[in-house]
Amino acid sequence: MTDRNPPANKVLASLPPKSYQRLRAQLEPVILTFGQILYEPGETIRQVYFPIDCLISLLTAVDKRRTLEVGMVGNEGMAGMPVVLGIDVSGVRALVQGGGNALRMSSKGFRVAFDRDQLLQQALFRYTHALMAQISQTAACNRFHAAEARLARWLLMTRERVDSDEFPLTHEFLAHMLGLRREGVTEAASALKRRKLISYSRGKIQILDVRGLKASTCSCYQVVNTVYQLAALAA
Amino acid sequence: MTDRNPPANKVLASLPPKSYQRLRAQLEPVILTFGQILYEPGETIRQVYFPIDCLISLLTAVDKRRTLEVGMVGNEGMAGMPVVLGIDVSGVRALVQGGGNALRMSSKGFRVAFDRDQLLQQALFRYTHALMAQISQTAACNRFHAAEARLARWLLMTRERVDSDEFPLTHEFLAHMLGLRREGVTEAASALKRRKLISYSRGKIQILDVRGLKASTCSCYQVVNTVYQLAALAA
DNA sequence: GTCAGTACGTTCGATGCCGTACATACATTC
DNA sequence: GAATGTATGTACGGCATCGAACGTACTGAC
Repeated sequence: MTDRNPPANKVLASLPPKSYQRLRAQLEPVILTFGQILYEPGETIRQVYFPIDCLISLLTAVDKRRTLEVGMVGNEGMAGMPVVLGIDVSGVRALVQGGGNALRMSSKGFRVAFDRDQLLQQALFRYTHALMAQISQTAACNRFHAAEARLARWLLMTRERVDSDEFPLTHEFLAHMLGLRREGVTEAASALKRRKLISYSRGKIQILDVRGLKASTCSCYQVVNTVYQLAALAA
Repeated sequence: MTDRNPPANKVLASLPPKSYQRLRAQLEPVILTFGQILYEPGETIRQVYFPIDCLISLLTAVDKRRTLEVGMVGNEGMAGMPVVLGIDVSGVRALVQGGGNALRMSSKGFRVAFDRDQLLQQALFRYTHALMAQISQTAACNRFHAAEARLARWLLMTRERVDSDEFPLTHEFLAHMLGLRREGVTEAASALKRRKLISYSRGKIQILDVRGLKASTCSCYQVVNTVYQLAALAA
């Protein structure tokens, strides 16, 4: 990726050239690896991340065993939102759910650039709103909808963000995202597999039938999609 | 309430006098009544509200019948957060859950004052972060914890915000907040009643034993409380 | 080629909540 | 004070998910 290319992160891409130029010098390309934890609740946020082809999960834990993904950050957004709001402590765990490239920047440097640039502020406040809407909708979804529909939604959302039909994921890992037991994921996943919507084996999941998956999911998938379309951050 | 008294809304109270003075002229005292809907998803936000002794619920619906409260706004906050983020459309339904006084201001007037005043921005961004943390934690809570614990949490949170041990609420209404059936609320509530933690009759609920309720709830109650304490917006 | 580790499959009883239906009791209106 | 509406109580079968236990199968290390 040369500097001449538009950045593959949609927040950065939405910036006018001048705004982006000011950030560029401080943006450091990094490779995030699966399982990496960027923030823990209560921890200081020293860096913010703009995903390019990686995927970051925002998790809330209620105890040592049970966690739930409350938000998903791909190349449509940024990880480290509290910094945008002038807070330097994370409220959630941020876990690299799909490895890949991102652009990283120190929180301090980001704050300086952010305070100076109204268009950057606008872009990120817009994203903050979309993220809040996403969190709210998935909260309701996780309360009301069955495991299978939620799994389908999650796979579709992930697919759009990593821009690939195949990604490495174990049932165990999915259980932590969806707030289920591992066995519950196995049941839901094998139901989707039986209907030839997905296939998987030992930690690799492949999406076979996007339309079929969309038919199996709940309306929450489309609601969240619309939110990002309105924020002009959709695929 | 005279103008000389400090405003009973904690966001406004946290402002330095100068910042508050600039808003004061445009803040109009209003009485919000139970059941009033301030915003619907997709609707333009024409006014923002600073609760004084009323309580506003932020709801997400998955269909016509089922809704879930994702956030609660009392005198520690403001309703109409998207305006803070430069968005004029609501993502959630905002419902007056406890009638009472609030200060109201037009979104336009608020934006003008907001853009000019960095301290006002700081205060509201801080609140935005706290609200996001609240939403995330209750999302996990609603997924994992039993109805009775969630009801106890909800009653305690409401109590703090309306600053009273008694408030008007039907089981039917609570069901929409907690994402349960009305009968499910009746069961959970009668269990708490049996243990003499609350009493209720025909739409009036009274909290009898705060400590007992705290013992019956999950850790999520304390987690959310801490969030607001850190944001310096706690009781 | 054996072994240990990891990922997935399956079962089974328990449980919490759902959907539905109906009963009771207080409150308001006339 | 009869009638109607609203709030709460109760009951029951059904279902999704849980917790726990155990089985199977693929994989990589030695």
